[in-house]
Amino acid sequence: MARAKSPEKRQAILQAAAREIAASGLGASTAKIAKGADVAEGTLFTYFASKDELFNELYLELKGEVYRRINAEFPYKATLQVRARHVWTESLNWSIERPEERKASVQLGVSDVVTVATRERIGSQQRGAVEETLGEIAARGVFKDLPPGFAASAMGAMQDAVIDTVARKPRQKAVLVEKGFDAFWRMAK
Amino acid sequence: MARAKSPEKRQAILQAAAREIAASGLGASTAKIAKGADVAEGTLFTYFASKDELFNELYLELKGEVYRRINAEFPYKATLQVRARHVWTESLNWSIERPEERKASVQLGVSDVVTVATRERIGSQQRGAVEETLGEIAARGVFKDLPPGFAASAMGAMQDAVIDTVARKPRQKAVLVEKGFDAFWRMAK
Amino acid sequence: MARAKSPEKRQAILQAAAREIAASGLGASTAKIAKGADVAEGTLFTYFASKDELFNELYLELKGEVYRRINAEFPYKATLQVRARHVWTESLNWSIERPEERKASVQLGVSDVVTVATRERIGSQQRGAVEETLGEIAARGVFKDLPPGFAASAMGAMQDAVIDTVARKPRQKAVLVEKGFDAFWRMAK
Amino acid sequence: MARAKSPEKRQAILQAAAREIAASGLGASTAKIAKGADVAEGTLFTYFASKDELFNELYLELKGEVYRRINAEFPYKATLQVRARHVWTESLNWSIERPEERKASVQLGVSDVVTVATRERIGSQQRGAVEETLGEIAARGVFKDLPPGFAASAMGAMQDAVIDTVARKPRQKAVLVEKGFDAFWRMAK
DNA sequence: TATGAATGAGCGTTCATTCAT
DNA sequence: CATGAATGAACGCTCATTCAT
Repeated sequence: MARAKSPEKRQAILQAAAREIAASGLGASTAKIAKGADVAEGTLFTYFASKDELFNELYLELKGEVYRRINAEFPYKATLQVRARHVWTESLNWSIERPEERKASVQLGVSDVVTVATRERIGSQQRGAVEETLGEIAARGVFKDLPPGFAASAMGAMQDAVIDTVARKPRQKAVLVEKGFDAFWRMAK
Repeated sequence: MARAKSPEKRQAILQAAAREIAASGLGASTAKIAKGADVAEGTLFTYFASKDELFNELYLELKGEVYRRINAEFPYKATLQVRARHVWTESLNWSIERPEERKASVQLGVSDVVTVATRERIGSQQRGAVEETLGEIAARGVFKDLPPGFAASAMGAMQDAVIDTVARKPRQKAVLVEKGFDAFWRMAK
Repeated sequence: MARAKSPEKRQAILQAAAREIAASGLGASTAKIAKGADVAEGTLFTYFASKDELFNELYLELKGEVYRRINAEFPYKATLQVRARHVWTESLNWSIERPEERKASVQLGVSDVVTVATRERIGSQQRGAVEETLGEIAARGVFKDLPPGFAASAMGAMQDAVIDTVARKPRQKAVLVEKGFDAFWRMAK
Repeated sequence: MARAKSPEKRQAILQAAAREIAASGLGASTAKIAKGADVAEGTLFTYFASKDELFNELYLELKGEVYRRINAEFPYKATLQVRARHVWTESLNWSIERPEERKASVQLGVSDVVTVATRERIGSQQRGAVEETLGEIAARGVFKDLPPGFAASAMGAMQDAVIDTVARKPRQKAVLVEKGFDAFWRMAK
C-alpha cells in the first residue's frame, strides 16, 4: 500500500490555517497556510478538497476543542451556579490561552464560508451538558422574559468583554474571569 | 483650473464600500465599489489613496454616524439610567435599522486594516456625552471592581446579543431592545 | 477620457492565439498567448472576458477571413463550375498560405469550446454566394442522392486531402489545387 | 518473484484513455484515466512511462484495430472496386460503431503528441492489402495525375464527410456508407 | 508490482494600483 | 479632475510524475 495520510500533517495544516486566519483574516491564502504547515501547496488539497472545506473542518475542530474541554470534569451534580461558572471559566480560559484559535473561530463563525450543515454537526457531538446548563439559565432572571438563545448570546458577549479587557490587562486575568462571571450572573440570578 | 473634488462622490464611494463589504466581506474589490458608486475605477483613488485608507475612513464615518445619532437630543440632565438607556437605544437602533453599515462596521472593527490610529481618532471627535455616561456606569455595581473599559465592552457585547436575537425574531425588536437594556442594567445597578 | 482599447492589441492577441493553438492545441495557455502578443497577462482579459470567449472570437475571425476572401471578386454570373472552382481555390489558398490560422480553425471547429451560437453567427454575415453555390452542387451528380450538407463536407474533406499533399509537395501547389478540384468536380458532374 | 504485468490492466488503461480523450480531449488527466481503468494513479506509469507514451501506444492500438478489421476476410482475389469497397466499408463501420475510439484517434492524429516515429510504425505492421489496393487506385482516374498518397488522403477525407453526415442522420447509415463510396469511386474510375 | 500521498510548476482569472488620454 | 486600459503579482486549484510503503 502507498503511504498513509498522516494525521500529523492534517493537524499541522489546521493549525497553520488558524494561525493565518488570525493574522490576516479569511483572505489567508492556501499557499501561506501550506507553507506554514511545512507541506507543499498541493498537499493541502489532498487533505482538504478546497479552501472552504478546510475552513469548515477547522471550525468544527475549534468548536470541538472547547466542548471537549468543558465536558472534561463537568460537575454534573453541582448547583446551577457552579455548573455555569464551570462553562464560563473553561471556555473563557481556552479563548485566553489560545488567542489565535479563538480569533479564527470568531472570524469563521461570523462568515458564511461555514455552512449551516457544519454548524449543525457541532452540537450533536457532545453539546449536551452545556446546552442543558444554558437552558436552565435561560429560564431565570432577566432571561426569562427574553427568547431562548439570548442567554447563550449574552454569555458569549460578556466573555468577549472579558477577553477584550484581559488583552489590555493580562496580569489580572484570573480576577477578570471571576468577576466577569459575577457580572454575568447578576443577570441570571 | 481643476474641478473641485465632489463631496457627493466621496459619500457615494463610502456608501458603496459599506454595501459591498456587507455583501462580500473585506475582499470586496475596489472595482465593484467604484461601479457601485457609479464612478470610474480610477476615480476612487483620487478620493482615497488606497483601499486601506478608504476602509479606515469608512470605519470613522460609520462610528461617527452612531455618535452623531446619540448626541442629537441627548438628555444631558436626566438620571444616569435614562442617559444610559438613551445611549443603548440609539446605538442599537442604528445597528438594527442599517444592517449593512453595521455589518461593515463589525467586519472592519475585527480586522486589522483599521489601524490603531484610526481607532484613536474616533472618540476625540464627539465621544463626550457617551464617555461621561459610560464612566459613571463603570463606577457602579459589578463594574466598580472591574477595570475601566469593561463596562463599555460589556454594553457593546450585550448589544451584539440583542442584535443577534433581533435577527432571529425581528417582530420583537422593540421589546428586545428594552429588555436587553434591563438585563444590562442589572449589572450596573 | 481614458486610453481607448486598441484594435491593434486585439488583433495581436487573436493572432498570437492562432499561433499558439497551431503549436500546442487548445491547451495553449493564456499566459503564452499574452506574451506572444506582447501584452501583459491581465491585458488579455480586458479584451476577452475568458479564454473561451477569446477562442470563440478567434473562430469567428478566422471563418470571416475566408468568407471575405471568397466573396471578394466572386464571379456571380459565371457557370456553376467556374463559381465552384472560385470557392475551392480561394478557400484552399487561404488555408495553404496561412497554415497556422488553418490549423487553429480546424482545432477550434472540432472542439466544443466553440459554441453553437458562435457557429450560427458566422454565415449570417455573408455566407451568401458560397452557400448558393454549394446548394447547386448538392443537387447534382452523386450528391443528388445524398443529404444536403454532404457536398459541403465532401468539398472540405477533399480540400484537406489537397492540403495534406501540398504539405508534402509544396512545389506542386498550383497543380494540386487545380487537379484537386477536377477530382472533386468528377463527383458533382 | 515479481508479479507479471497484466495485459488486462494494460488494455483497461488504453480503453479508459480512449474514453477520456473522447470525453475531454487530450487534456484528459492521467488520474481520471487511471480511475476509469480501475487502477491506481501510479500503476498507469508502470505500464506507460509517460502520458505521451500512453497516447502514442493508444494511437497505434487504434490504428491497428482498423487494419486488423480490414484484413480479416479481405477479398484478395476480387476486382479492385470490390476490394476498395471492402476497405471503405470496414474502416468506415469501425469509425461509426466505435465513435469514442474514432474521436480519440482523430484528436491524436491531429495533435503532435503522436510522433513521426509512431506514425511510421503503423503500416509496417500489416498495412499490406490496404496499401496495395490504395496504390492501384492511385494509378487510375483523376488520381493518376496526382501524387501518390493523394488517393489515400482523399478516401480518408471522403470518409470524414460520410461520418459527419451519419452523425446528423444516423438512420441512413447504410445508404450513406454505400453512396459515399460511389461518390469516391467516381474519382477513381 | 501496486498503491496513492507528495510535490511544485503551471493553469485561468482577479485585483489594487498607475497613468495616458 | 475623471476615465478605464494596462499591469503583473497573487489567488485557488489541477496535474504529471515520483517514491515510500
